[in-house]
Amino acid sequence: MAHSFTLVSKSENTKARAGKLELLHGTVHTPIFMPVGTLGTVKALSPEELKDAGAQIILGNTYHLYLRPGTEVIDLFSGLHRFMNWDRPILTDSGGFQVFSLAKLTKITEEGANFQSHIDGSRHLLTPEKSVEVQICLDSDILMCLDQCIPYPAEEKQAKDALELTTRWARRCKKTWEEKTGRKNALFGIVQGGMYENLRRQSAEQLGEMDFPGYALGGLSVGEPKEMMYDVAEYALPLLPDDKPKYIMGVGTPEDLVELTARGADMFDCVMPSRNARNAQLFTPCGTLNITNARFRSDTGPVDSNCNCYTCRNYSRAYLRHLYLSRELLSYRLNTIHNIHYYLNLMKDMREAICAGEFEHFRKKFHADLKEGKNNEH
RNA sequence: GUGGGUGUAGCUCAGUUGGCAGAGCACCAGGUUGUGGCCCUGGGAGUCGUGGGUUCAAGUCCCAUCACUCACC
Repeated sequence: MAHSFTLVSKSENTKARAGKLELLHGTVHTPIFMPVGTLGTVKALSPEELKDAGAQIILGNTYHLYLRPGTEVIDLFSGLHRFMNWDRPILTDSGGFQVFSLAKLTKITEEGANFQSHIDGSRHLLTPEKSVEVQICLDSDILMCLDQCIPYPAEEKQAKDALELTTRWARRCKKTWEEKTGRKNALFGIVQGGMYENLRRQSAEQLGEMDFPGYALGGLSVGEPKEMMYDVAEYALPLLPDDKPKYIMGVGTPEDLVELTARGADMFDCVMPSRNARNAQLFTPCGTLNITNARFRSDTGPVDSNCNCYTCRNYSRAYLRHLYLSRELLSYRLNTIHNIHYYLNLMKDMREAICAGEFEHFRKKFHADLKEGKNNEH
């Protein structure tokens, strides 16, 4: 098999774990954060800059790439890797969440998701088979099953119906994946069930029987309170097989990454570091800072004096503020380099702490630094 | 020189029969969780060109004046 997951180390008093995920295009050391490259690019960054920031694997989107440029174009390059010049692993989202969050006039049926494109209004039917076929065309290292994501709050009946449909769709995804790839690429199942423990259990059991190479928790970070998200992760992550990678989709803040790693999550993705970089918010161990703040006007120091990213090694807060206020393109690039570096470095620190048996200490220090930073307001 | 137009927030401009001074942008401060380089929330900010007059009350009506601008001499 072209993919495997090996546990390397486990934290003693938390559920945090470090692992090694072998994939078609290389090895990923977990816990890991995957920068989001929706349209075949992590916005503002070249693949070289991504690698410099420490990216081991990135995320692409079936929904977006299917609509534009379309599979005919990707086929010319035998997949997304060569199209975008990225030779490390890629995970692709199935399109389920995008149909939920972006498309208009969506109609979910047993067959699939009938939706209207957010680009040109054209209608499309995304079936589980179609989603997997597109992801095979992209030659993703990790394919995700098509799932139905529901809003928060949702009635139990709605959550139950959605998870059961997600299970039936997962069977169809698995069948297509086995027939068309011979299990060469990895396919992950997605646990749904809203904020209901019994439903999460039902979903995890049904998907667990299908023996996927990995599992994800979907339907989180859709507007629920933070504590609720932690609670769901707390009871749902142990429901997933421990010998498989566990991925929490669409999460989160640096604090979320630490807290969810402590609860046993191995993989994350989130638009936050890249989108917020383009919106002037920069991450540091002492909390976020808004580079537009007037107090940085004459600040000759770097964003974070302990950060060794390209941006912090070469540019001042005053310059980054100026670039942002001037709407200069370099602003997006330098800010994104820093935020992605910060996120990936945080994951690396956690990994090393787990392997050194010091994760609890790391976690305490992380929260203390954050609290102190907020008190000092940088 | 003659006739007309315009002067209100940093900018562009609304402002009703005279009744608490407004908007957009900009600026300032928050937010942003499987991405539309967006979007959302809040805030500070004005001697209404200037000086008189009428009126209980004037950005608004009257007189004078200044600046800018257009047309014609």
